[in-house]
Amino acid sequence: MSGDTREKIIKSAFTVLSRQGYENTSIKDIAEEAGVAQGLVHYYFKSKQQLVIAVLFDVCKKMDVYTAEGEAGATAAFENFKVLLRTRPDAHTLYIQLIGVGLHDKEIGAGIRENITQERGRVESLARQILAQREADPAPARAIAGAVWAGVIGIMVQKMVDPEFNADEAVDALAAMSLSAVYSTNQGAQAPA
Amino acid sequence: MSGDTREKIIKSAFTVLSRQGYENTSIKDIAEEAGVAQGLVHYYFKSKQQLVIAVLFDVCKKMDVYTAEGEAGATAAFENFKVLLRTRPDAHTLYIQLIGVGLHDKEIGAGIRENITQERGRVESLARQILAQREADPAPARAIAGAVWAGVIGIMVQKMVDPEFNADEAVDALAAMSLSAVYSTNQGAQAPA
DNA sequence: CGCCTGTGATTGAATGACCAACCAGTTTTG
DNA sequence: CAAAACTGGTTGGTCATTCAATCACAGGCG
Repeated sequence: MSGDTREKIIKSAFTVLSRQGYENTSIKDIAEEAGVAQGLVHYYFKSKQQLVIAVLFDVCKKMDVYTAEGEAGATAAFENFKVLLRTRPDAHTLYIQLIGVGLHDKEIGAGIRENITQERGRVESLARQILAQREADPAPARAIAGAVWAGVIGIMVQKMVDPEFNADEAVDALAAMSLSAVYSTNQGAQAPA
Repeated sequence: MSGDTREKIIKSAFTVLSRQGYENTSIKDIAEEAGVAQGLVHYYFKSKQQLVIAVLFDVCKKMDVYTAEGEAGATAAFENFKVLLRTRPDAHTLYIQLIGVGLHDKEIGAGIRENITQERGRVESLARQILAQREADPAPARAIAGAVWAGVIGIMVQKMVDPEFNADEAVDALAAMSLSAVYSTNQGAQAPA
């Protein structure tokens, strides 16, 4: 029954963390939510950070968005993202919070950095496919991925900070900007100083 | 000498908060950095949150980016942003962190929400000017502003999380996407459900 | 079959540290 | 001399982590 308990602690940690926030969540809270003794949490996780990282990986699974390849895949991903924004605010809330915490916590920061790099990589390969479909120069794929993934993070942030924010239209605008423009003239791309 | 001390506490709070992070910063740390007694901090600020909000407003001043109007203003703003990313990582680090904290702290959340709404408003009015210059439909200005400001936040996040991230090319891509495309075909903008 | 024993799971209390907020009192200033 | 600025110790609480002690349950052995 070992793996079971471990899993239960992770789930409970997710529940409590996304409800109360990182700095208002104690190991005791998590143990109570899971219905186990406080000490057991440290039996499975060396430290609070280790537990939070396990939760982070769990959260990332909940936010996968890629279901197809090429231009259709991109369109689908944007649509999936719109759905996630409506259905998983708890996961997004926690994710944004851990970004902040990770800026000053080495372990959590490494987890976040890995995740962001990986996600941007997926966007980049999607961008590369689209540019190939259109027989365009694939060079700007990396930069586009940086901007598009930035848009995704930023829309997430705005939606979580302000529920009134019209995320759907922002996602549509981001999709249109990234899909229709594709950099007709090759402006930009010079690095000053 | 009152306003002077108050200012000094805010500056010191900024220094310590951006260095150590919100949950690793105590009033005592801030008082020490400012060279005043612990109690004085609470003399000027009712609570830790009130102090942090004062710091937040101070930080926002450091990140103003708008120097001109219309299309030239937008280009300039993107360039200014690139410079800020290089010169004020401390302010950005703190800002991102407070976004996370604000998700579960009413007072700080209200400050962040106000700031984001206001910034997006400025982007929107810039977008509206550009669409007018091009004699295009001004309707999508709000959605574009949401996506562009999202890009700004997201690039900030990626740069702070990972110093290796090429922010310049991402900003250039975002600028190109938002300035050159401007939504030729009117796809998107339908709200499902 | 009943007993024993070793191991991993689990408990809850103890530890040592820290913190925000408060306040009684002192110094400075106008 | 009063009000404002300032001090630093106290309070009541919380926290992550540790640990000695139990529990459940396995298989081995008589």
